[in-house]
Amino acid sequence: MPRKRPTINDVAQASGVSRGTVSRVLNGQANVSLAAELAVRRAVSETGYVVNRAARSLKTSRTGSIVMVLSEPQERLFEDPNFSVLMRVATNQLAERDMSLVLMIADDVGGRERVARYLRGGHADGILLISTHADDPLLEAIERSQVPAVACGAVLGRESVIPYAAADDRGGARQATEYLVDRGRRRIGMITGPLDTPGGSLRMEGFTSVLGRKVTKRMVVHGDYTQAGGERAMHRLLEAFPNLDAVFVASDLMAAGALQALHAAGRSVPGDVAVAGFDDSAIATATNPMLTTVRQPLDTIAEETVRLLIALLDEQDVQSVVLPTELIVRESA
Amino acid sequence: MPRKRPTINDVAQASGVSRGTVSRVLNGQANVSLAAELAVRRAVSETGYVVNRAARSLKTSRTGSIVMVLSEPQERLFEDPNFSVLMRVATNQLAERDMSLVLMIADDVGGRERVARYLRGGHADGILLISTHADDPLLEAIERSQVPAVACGAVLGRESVIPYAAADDRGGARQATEYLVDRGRRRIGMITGPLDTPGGSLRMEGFTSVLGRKVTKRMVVHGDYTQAGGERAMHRLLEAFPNLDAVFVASDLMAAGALQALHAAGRSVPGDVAVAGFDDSAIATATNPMLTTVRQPLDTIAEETVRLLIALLDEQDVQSVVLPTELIVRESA
DNA sequence: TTGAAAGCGCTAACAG
DNA sequence: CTGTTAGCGCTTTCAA
Repeated sequence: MPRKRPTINDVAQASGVSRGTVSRVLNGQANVSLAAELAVRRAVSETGYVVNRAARSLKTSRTGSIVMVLSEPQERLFEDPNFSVLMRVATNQLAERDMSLVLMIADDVGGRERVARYLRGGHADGILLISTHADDPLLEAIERSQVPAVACGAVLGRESVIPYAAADDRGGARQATEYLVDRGRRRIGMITGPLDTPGGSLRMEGFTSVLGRKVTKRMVVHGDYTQAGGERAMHRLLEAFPNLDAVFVASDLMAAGALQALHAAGRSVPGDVAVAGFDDSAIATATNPMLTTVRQPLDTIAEETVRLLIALLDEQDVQSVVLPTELIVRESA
Repeated sequence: MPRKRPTINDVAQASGVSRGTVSRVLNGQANVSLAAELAVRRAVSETGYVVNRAARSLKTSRTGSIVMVLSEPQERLFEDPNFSVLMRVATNQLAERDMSLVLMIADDVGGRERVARYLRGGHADGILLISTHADDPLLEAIERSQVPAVACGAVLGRESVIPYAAADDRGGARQATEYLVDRGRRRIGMITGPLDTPGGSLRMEGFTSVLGRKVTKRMVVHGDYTQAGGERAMHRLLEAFPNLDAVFVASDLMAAGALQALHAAGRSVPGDVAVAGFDDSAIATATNPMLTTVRQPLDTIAEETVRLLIALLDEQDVQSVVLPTELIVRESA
């Protein structure tokens, strides 16, 4: 017969002090005698006491949970290497503070409405945003909710209001582009991501900053971070810019699609066309040839993101961080 | 100045009824006059009232949250197509019942301990397990916690105690193997998953059930569901069984690794060796050649899993479900 | 340093 | 059908 869950009263009784003292021990407050503290700790482990969060939350009006809001459509999310890393890091770091991670998907009106209600209901102490687009309607609800938010990857246009940790997208793109140039490529095209994401616009900026005024409209096409989109984009690029000898693709997944398109068009890689990707995700070693790509320090990004949020919850001042990338040379360029 | 969040009292006042009646309306109970109900609904939207879950939870001792426990190591989880689908479906379905999804990672001692504490603390109304291994120490903690649990994919050895929804792994493996046989392949090897997972043992059973006593030890090697593992396994298989003309691989990711190994060994696919995968995950179309593979109805599996859990929470009787797979023929076999 | 006591906002049992 | 009421388990004054 499973006994009823012990409450703080049981602990108080077992340790011979009052509820108040137990609470003080539990919350690590100073004004407690060593004897009392020891007695309480013993009683806690004897009784198997675990704090009732609902009761605590009712009293403190803090919930002990953080929402991670996913506003990407499904396909992208799934392929997003940021995602799983961030999730793991966040879960672990938050657990250390006895907080938990609630997941919400907000890629349609209903989802956004739910998130807004959730925040309005005060059900979360903080918000973790991941690859959020510049014009996401959710951002307004988030601001209105007054709940502290941080982002993994900058939220374009809100860089100053939503602290973030991110890779140096511009620098990484520059690395890849310079590498292509150094290898003697002269007619370099690019497939970008959606321009309302940092990976979309900043990686394009990095690309054009290297090539300067040599970049023309026909050399750049826009993709959507999906593999099929990358394939289509590559076809378009080949049409607009048939004699290209290299392409920088803003994500590995799109690069995999581009590889297929090149293959279908009878171009050899890297012989005819060199291909460089971005992310260094799992797929980069699954393609043939394997992708030369730009690695982001995902672990660090994730850790920093969570660190920012925790600092924010503690009402400390926070500063966004941008982390360096690394070019990983494989076979495709 | 953001006003304090309205409580049920504010709604009661605004609608001219008592707290009790408001609560009844909110919880959809029958004994309420139409007039009262209307007044309450109006007051709710006027005041912007959102229920305080902590208070409700304190009273009802239900928490309104479900934990999704991930016990896979990182790499696998990330590549697991089940995962994102299940997450999305779960989030949506649960949101309809005003419940939320809490994520916990339990792939080491610390993680398991946290999950156990969380459950002991009564912080969750239900548990969603995903690709849990047979001997996972967490299972004991889960059973002890008495919290209703369901699994996405059977938990070997607990099929009768933890309801699940899953693809027909055995049948799918049979489909793939029969297809290879039908294409005239005679020397067929297999790379399995870990045998303490249903995808590991059942897919192997399907394979051997087709080939019967023709299967020998040297034709089967065991992988770990990673790409690198698939590559290693293929090398071992080529060593043990050099004249094979086909291989059935228990996951697409491992199949991608196998493709690399075959390529390195100078075997053409499907010319020298036909390759069939399992999952029909994103990577199946990213390889060259693209993978012939077995598709699992992930959406349905996820939906069914969540449906089972909800039924369990409602104290209905539940029955595990096994869903049919489909062979997707592409280029590799 | 500690105990006593007042609620946090809600639901459900009871009385009407 | 509806109002009243008694807590759920906890934190946090306030006194001592």
